[in-house]
Amino acid sequence: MSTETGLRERKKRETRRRIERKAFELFETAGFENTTVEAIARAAEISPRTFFHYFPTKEDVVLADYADRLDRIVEQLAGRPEVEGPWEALEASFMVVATDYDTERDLLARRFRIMARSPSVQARSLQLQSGWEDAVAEVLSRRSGREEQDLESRLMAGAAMIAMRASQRHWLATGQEVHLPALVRRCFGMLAGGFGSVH
Amino acid sequence: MSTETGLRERKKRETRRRIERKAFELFETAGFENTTVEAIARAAEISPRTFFHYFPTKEDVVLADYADRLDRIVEQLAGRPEVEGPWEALEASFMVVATDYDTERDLLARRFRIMARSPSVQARSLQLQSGWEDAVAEVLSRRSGREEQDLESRLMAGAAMIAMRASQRHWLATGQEVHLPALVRRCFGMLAGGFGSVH
DNA sequence: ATGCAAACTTACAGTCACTGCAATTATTAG
DNA sequence: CTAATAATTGCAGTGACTGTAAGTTTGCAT
Repeated sequence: MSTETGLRERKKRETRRRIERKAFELFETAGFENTTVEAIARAAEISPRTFFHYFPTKEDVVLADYADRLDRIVEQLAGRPEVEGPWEALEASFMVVATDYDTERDLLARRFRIMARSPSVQARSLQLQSGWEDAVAEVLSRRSGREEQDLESRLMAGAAMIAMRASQRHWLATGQEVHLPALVRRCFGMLAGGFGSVH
Repeated sequence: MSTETGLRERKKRETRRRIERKAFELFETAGFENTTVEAIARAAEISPRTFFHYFPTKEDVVLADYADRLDRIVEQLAGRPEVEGPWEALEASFMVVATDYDTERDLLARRFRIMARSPSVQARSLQLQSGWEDAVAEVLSRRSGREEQDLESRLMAGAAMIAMRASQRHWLATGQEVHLPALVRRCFGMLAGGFGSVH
């Protein structure tokens, strides 16, 4: 099913890739803000109007598959065994997805670099994360048998997101020399232990 | 000095207030997205161009003094005694500012309601929070004698922000019946204790 | 008071992201 | 081959935001 071999599907996938590839190139050379959708369209040999059939906003070209990754974490979480504590389950879900952080390190770094330099992409990324946070809070609440989201589930979901974000920034700031999943694990560890004892 | 009694200053303050007041009314009746800057300008009896001399974006009308509040937290933090642990200092800084959450409860609720219904205001709010998070991480890093931001400072800053956000959302979702500062305190408490023991 | 400088407001023209619509072209299924 | 379906495109429009230059108001020194 992921190998829908129709001509139509294939063309669409190719066009989408072409847009992404060209857009990234332009973003990296000219900067995100200085690259117009028209320029991307020209480079990808489509009309400007068509661009918006593929991506809802210019920002989403950078973040599309980042969003997919977030969705996968939620899926993982929903499938964790009930006996696990919520934080445990959260960490495990994360780590499953974080594993392929390593195989796509370069793409990841490119994305982050573009994001780091353009406020609007950052904003969109935060928005995605926030939606994700909400979804996680929902799953965690259900897990603990509640109808409505409780404070602790919200907090935990947010904390997990922060673990991810702090890791990302640190990873970027230190020149990507460290293993990203290891950073994530350390963050989860600190949050598990709590800040009360830190002096 | 806050009572600059020149005519010029007074007029500016009045205009700014008038924009805010009218804009809020329009946002609440018609919705943020359905309110154009032109309409706000008309209601506030200024030209559309002038609007942008007062607020950089439409979103900032809703969030301007929220940003101020965030700045004050950072100021507080910078002034905390060195003997305090970082998390302690962070909580204390928060609580100082959170105190007047209570006196401005209505304004706060209005702001949150507008925000909750309009993605772009949410996005802008997240952006502000993210900038704030970075500033806090910076102060915390200095505090622990580092030149560059370390992972733990970043994480702690993020966690504090999440404490704030989770509290806000919970407060809104439960109909503002609970004391907001109390929620914040509970969140800080949970993060101090850590999630490791939760089952 | 008066006149000059600085600050504030405004009109105008322009850029750019994004949308709805309707016409055109390409792909598919029968 | 043909009819239905999906993708692409052009076009006209909206709305946020910016630079610029000209007009208006306020502050201040004389």
